[in-house]
This record gives sequence, structure tokens and C-alpha cells, in this order.
Amino acid sequence: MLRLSKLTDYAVVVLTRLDDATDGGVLTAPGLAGATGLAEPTVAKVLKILAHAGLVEGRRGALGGYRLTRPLADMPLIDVITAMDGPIALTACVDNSFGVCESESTCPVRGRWDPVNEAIRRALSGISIADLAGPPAVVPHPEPASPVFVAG
Amino acid sequence: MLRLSKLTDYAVVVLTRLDDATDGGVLTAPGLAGATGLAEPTVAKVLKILAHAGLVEGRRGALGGYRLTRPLADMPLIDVITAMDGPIALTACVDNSFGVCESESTCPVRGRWDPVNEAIRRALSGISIADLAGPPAVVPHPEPASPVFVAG
DNA sequence: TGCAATCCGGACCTTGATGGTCCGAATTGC
DNA sequence: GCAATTCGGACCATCAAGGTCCGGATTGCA
Repeated sequence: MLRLSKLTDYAVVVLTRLDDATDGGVLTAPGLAGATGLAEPTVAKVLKILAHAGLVEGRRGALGGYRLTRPLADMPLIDVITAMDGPIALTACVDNSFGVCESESTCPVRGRWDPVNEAIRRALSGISIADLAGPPAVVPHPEPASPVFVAG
Repeated sequence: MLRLSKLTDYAVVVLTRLDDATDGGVLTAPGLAGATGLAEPTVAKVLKILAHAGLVEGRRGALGGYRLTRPLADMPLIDVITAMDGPIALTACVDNSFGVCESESTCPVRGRWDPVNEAIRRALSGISIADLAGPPAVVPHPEPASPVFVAG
């Protein structure tokens, strides 16, 4: 399905929420859970991963919480995806691990996925989280009569 | 991981192999399995899906087999991915299914993934299977000194 | 100094999709 | 009529993702 994990989706939601109160203030995991409507342990898990990647900063103790390390406009989407889902690699045989593919000797596309990965990586680098949050996103109900579906 | 399924990878391999003998001749599933080194039922499954998508054409009976419906240069990669993995949609809440997201009312990125999907779709549309097969792919061993264990 | 709030790091389990296999039915050429 | 082959579906095993939970460490406050 060429889908990225739900955690990545949650991460974007959490980051945008975190941006709303980044004026020096921090937000706690339960607070973010309440603001986003997501389960508290899930939000905590997302925040931990994001903190590990350096996208957010956690402060322990009472009055602790999380805050952004940089504005969302300076945070390309690919950073979040890489943090949550790992590096962009459509196929396993594209990295430097040799010898793991049993049909290596007969594989005609060996190493040929690189430009594809590069194309996607480039497409994703030009989009920031701020672009996703965009203008105070109040998407008007997109006309339920029209069959809008994003087929490839 | 933003990965596509192995079946898609197999499909590209099978298609390129099929291109080698598309001069009017057809290739059987067992024949392709032998040529690619993949398991026979797996190849058959891939071919069935590709045939259903119209990318290859199957002919039954004795002397039957599969053949390409068009040259690989006219077959964009996105067609194969769509056939094998379904339509490109990074997140579930991007399609027309409304009301399935429990945090729909509070989600700040609602409908914001569309440009991302579009960017990826555009990046993938510009690459054909022929580009992946590329020049008679004999990738020069990039690591001659590394422990090369050819598993197969 | 003790207590409460909060993050941190990991283990754990469930669920769903994926990968892979197999079988019977239909079709075609000899 | 027979053999070869695709077609269509069902079936099962495996694995990663999604989600939950717990103990420990850190910080601020009374």
C-alpha cells in the first residue's frame, strides 16, 4: 500500500498540537493526549521516539513536559518519517547488505531502486510539517456527493 | 518503513525477465520461476495479479504462457505499484471515508496529506520499468573485498 | 527531607497484513 | 480425448505494527 505507519501520522498531529503552545510553555503527554484525542500511552510512545530523534525535547520532573526544538517550518516531513518509520528504502535489497537476496545473481534490477528512493526522498524533503498543518486547517466538508478518491 | 511489498519487487523482476523474450513468444510461469530464481507459486501469483491489472496477458492451454501487453518503457512504475500494492495513500484518513477517524474533530492535519501523496505519485510517474531494468544491469560488485557469500 | 508529578526505557501481548502454498476448474493445442 | 497450462479462489504461517503496561530516574515543591 506504500503506506507509512500510523505512528507517523500521530507524530504529525502531536507536533502540530505542540506548536500551538510552544511559547516557552511545555505540554505534558497526558495533556497532548487530551488535546489530540489519542490514547495516552500512544502519545507517550510517539513523544519518546520524537525525543530520541531530537525533534522534541523532554523535561522531567514536576512541571515537566515536551517542547519543540525548532519551529515546524524548519522541520521537513522526511525527518519525521525517518524518525518514526526508519530510513526511506522501498526494498530491502537497496541498502548495502549484500548476500541476503537468494536470487542475487539473477536479479536484473539489482541496485536499480536507488533513483526511486531518491525521487521520493526529494519529494518529501520539500514539505515541512508547517505545510501539513498549513492554514488553520478547517477543511470544509468536501461535498459528499462527489466521489473523491485519490487513486494512483 | 515506507516500504512497498515484496510482491511488487518480484513483479518488477518478472516483468523485466518477461521483456527479454517478448518477441512474440510467451513464457510460462515455471519458466519465469526458473529464470528469476523465485518460487514457482509466487511467480504465478504475481503474474495473476499483473494479468488482472492488464500489464501482462495470459494465454491458457498447451503452449500457453504470459506476455507483456506493452513495452516496459511505456509502463510507469506507479502502475505496477498500484497493481500490486493498491492505490498510493500514505494515510488512511486521506481517502473519502469520513467518520472513521475518532479524532476527526480535533485533527489539525485533516486532508493535508493529499499534497504529499500527489508529490510521491508524480515522482513515481516519471519512472518506467525500463528505467529500472536500465542498461543490461550488470552491477559491478561494489564491495569486492567484503565477505561475499552468494546465498543461492 | 519527603512527596508528588513527570519523563525514560524497556518488555509484553494482540491484531492484522503479508508472504507463500495448494487445489480444483476452465481453456487450448495436439 | 488427452495433456499442458492458466485462472480463480481458499488456506495457513509468519512477522511487523499497534498498543499497553510497569519499574526506575529526575525534578520541583511543601
